[in-house]
Amino acid sequence: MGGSCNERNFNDIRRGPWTLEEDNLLIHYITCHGEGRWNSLAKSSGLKRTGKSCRLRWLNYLKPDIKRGNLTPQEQFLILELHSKWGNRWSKIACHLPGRTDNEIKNYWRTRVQKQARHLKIDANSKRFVETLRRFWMPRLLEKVKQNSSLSSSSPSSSTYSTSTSETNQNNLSFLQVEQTLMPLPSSSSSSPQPSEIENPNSSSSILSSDSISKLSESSNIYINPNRDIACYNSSLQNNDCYHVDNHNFDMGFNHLDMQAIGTSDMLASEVQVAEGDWMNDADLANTFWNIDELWHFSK
DNA sequence: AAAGGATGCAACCGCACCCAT
DNA sequence: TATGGGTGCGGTTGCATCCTT
Repeated sequence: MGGSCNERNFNDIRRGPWTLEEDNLLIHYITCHGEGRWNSLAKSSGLKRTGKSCRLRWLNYLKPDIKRGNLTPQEQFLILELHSKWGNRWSKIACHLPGRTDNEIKNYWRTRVQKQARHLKIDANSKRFVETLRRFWMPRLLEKVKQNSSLSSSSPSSSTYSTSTSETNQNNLSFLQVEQTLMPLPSSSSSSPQPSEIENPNSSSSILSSDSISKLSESSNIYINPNRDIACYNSSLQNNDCYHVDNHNFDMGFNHLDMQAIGTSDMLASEVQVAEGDWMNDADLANTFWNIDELWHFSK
């Protein structure tokens, strides 16, 4: 046993952070030979890494079309929407966000979205939280998308982060497809979305139909122009909501006026089925979100 | 300024699936 | 059909950085 070839090989395997030399070696090898067959690639390239490690490093970090930087409001909206539809199917969700990896989306969900859930003391997988996102967070994201759309069209030179037109159109297409698609909810009896339930297109429990989204857009003066490049975020804007969008992290928050508008609107009232006696009221939720945002801004 | 805690992200691990043999 | 290698996915961990006190 001790000192066997296998054991020595195991000990030779490097783990942990990749060095620049390793990255260069992997990039060079894949440039010459292409990706795939990761185990043999790992051996042939001279890297003392497992095939899995090489694959992960390439797909999550080194691949040329990986988009760096923080998620845009549009991308965040897509993530929230698709997660409510598919659950923790990160790779499937990543397919709709060009340049973003499943790992990145998963991290976003765990660090940002679940953080909000913790603040609200709501299970992030619960229907209640999904509804909270839909009522308070997603409309806000839509608004941000619209604002950025205006910004990018009016002052494109202010952008330091932009995507190619084709990529942006692809992103917009995906975004609009989601926007135009019914979004079934997980079964109310389950605290965690089950794929068989949430992927059922015939589900009758949708709380936010395309119609309601259009109502939402109308009520928020939101118009999504599919031909407009809206991937443009480095412009800081300060408005009455004490909000800013830049290429740093973007969290949601709501001021009291927003909450009045959202909380008293009946646009979703007929569609959102709220478990009686089991909810914070809208004002509480609103204040909680608002406070989170406040904390966020002041902590910067 | 320093120490401890919190956060975000890259990387690892285990499992499941697919496919060739 | 059984088996083993290759691959992909989701959950988890470790660590660097940031923040708070």
